[in-house]
Amino acid sequence: MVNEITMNKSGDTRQHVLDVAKEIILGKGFAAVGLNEILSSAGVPKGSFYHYFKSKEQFGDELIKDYFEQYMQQLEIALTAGSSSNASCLLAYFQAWLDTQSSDTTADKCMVVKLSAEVTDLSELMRVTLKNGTDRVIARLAECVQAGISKGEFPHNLDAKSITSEIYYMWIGATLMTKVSHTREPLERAMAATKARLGLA
Amino acid sequence: MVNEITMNKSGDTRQHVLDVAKEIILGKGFAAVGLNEILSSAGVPKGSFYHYFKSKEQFGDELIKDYFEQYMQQLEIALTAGSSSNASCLLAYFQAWLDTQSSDTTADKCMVVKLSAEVTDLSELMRVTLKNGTDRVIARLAECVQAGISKGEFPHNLDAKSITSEIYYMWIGATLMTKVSHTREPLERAMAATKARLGLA
DNA sequence: ATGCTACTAGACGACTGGTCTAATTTATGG
DNA sequence: CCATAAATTAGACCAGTCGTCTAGTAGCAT
Repeated sequence: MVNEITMNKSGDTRQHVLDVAKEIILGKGFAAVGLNEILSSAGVPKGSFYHYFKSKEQFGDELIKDYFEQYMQQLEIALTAGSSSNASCLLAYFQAWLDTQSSDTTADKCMVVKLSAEVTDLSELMRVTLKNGTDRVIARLAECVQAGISKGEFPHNLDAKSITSEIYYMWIGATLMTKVSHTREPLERAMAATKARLGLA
Repeated sequence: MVNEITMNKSGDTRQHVLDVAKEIILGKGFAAVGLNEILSSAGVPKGSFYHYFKSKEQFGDELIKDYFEQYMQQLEIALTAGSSSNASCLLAYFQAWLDTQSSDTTADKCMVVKLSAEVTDLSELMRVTLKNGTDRVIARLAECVQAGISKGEFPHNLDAKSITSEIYYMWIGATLMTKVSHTREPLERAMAATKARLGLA
């Protein structure tokens, strides 16, 4: 059961547990997954868990923090791609979103969509971490939109923060509906609407 | 602990359990709530549960069905309000959404937002029920939008199904973000965007 | 080698989970 | 008013939960 890819020799057990847990929890949720499943799947004894983490809650919190750290890195790369325009960076980002979230592999699923509703009423700690993460994502996207507006890639009368938030909410909702419907349709509608809203239709 | 309001003399224990469970599950989620909590809170012995329901999964399925049944009734009323225009019906509906979902009471929270992500990967039965429900809601809203377009209340170049879906996804996402942020802001943005999209700004 | 810290091992406790069978209560009909 | 059938309940069941705790191992500094 040991995941050999993420298990490196330096014995970074802590990170390994986080990596394995992310996969499982993205599939089944937080409350529905027991420590035993995570740990046996990671090949790590239970005793170690409470050496690295204070509780399941604090562990979940670190899981979310870790997720956003990786996410922000990828986002930064996507929005700074070569000499591309802001518009094409943004469209590529959403196209990647569409592709990953409509595939049926568990990997790279959206943690915001999967955990927000469940965790928000369960743990104040995790809720705030989720809030900080989504705030950062929206802010970074809005930055890109603002740059695009300034360069004339998008209509000049748009308010970057507003339009970005609205679009982000729509994508979150569409992702949820794609999970429910097992169809790409919601995400494809979101894509079309995004282009229209940004004046790229 | 017995809920006296929904507990009627005719001994409709089954419906009573559903009503009590709805409240609790809307707060804590599906997996995180045990039968014990629901049943003791409803004043119904544990042994009775499997007399009325086949399993927890089938019970959850009925819970969702029941929810949409009530929801569609209310929606029908809201969209057929007196001699109001389609536009004002729609805006009133979304205003009510904003109000209920930004309040901090557990009652009348959105089951689609709360359960979709969790339940979709847990039970195929519940997933399909959720899909059918949301399809019905969107279809009914689109009907109202189409009527409004025909009457010239909304821009004539809009596609009813598309615009309705996009707006619905945005509201679902905004509701989730309001849960996470503990702020009305996302829902207020959704409201402003809805008006703009329907040409009511 | 000794001492000290970091980490692993996994049994254990106290409890909760959903499920099921056997018993009891309630209703029905003769 | 009792016999039989149906509706309802009590509680056992065991697998699973999180978290604790005691031992033991490994590695490294002095």
